[in-house]
Amino acid sequence: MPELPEVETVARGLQISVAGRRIVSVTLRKTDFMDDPDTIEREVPGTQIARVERFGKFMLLRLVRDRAASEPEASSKALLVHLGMTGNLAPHFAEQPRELRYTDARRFGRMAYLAGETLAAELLRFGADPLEVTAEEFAKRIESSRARIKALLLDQTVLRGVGNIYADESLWSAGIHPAKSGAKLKRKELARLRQALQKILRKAIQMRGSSISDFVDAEGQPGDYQQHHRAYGREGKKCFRCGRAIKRIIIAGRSSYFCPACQRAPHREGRIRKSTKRKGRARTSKR
DNA sequence: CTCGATCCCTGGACGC
DNA sequence: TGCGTCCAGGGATCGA
Repeated sequence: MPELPEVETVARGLQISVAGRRIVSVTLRKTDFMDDPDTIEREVPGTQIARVERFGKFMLLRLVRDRAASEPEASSKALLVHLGMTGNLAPHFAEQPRELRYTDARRFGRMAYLAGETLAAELLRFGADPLEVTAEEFAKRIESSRARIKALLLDQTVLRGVGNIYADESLWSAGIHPAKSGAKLKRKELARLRQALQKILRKAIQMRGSSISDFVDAEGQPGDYQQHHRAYGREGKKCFRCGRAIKRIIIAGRSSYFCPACQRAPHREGRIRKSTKRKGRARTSKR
């Protein structure tokens, strides 16, 4: 489950190993995870990988085409790569001349060649980078929605790059229940949550990410941050802060791990619709 | 419009 | 040992 720290780790590795290299040819196998395989096959060969960046959970391979030094690049182009759950993008040295190979058993990933306006528009769909977002912007993005905070953290149009692991870890650290509505969070809680999220993401990047399924970086090495998980995957185990058993509930279709003592449940949330069904119907007719 | 549930896909864990 | 079942989850899509 590559999230921001894992993708950052892979992107940094690729920046070292393949930036500056020219792509001679492209060979496609299964293409159902690609936006437009024909375009990739047609446009990518002959380009040079200028650099490799992370954008949310995407890697952006910035491409440039051979041209005279005097003439400017017509438009920016990039290969967008999302690792999904099981994706891996890594150089292989066994074959000639050398390969940058993408593998993804489950094909939850995504690959797309985008340029110019199309590329710009695609990137605009995503929210703020969690490592760069200011306290004010973070607060505004969260408190403007009544959705549950866990769902908001996972929403890539709110913040780009946070997934299930780091959402649970930061909520545990900040002592906020995952089912709490974003709109109900106090500014103080929002400040704590942003601090926790950034601290955890930085630490995880330092440790080259979490390897909980089979994540390995571009050098084939696993990360170490899974040793620091305090909530994620710890159902029934003791909370590192208070000793109570960690619980698991489903929010936004995902497992959410939390401490029922350190992260107190919101007062009357989650089942509102059910308990006010009759009144609710009468009220809606007024509108 | 906003929010939540469902589905896609396959390998690994688990039970019998 | 082998087989069936369940679960993991990012994001698109659909429906309330």
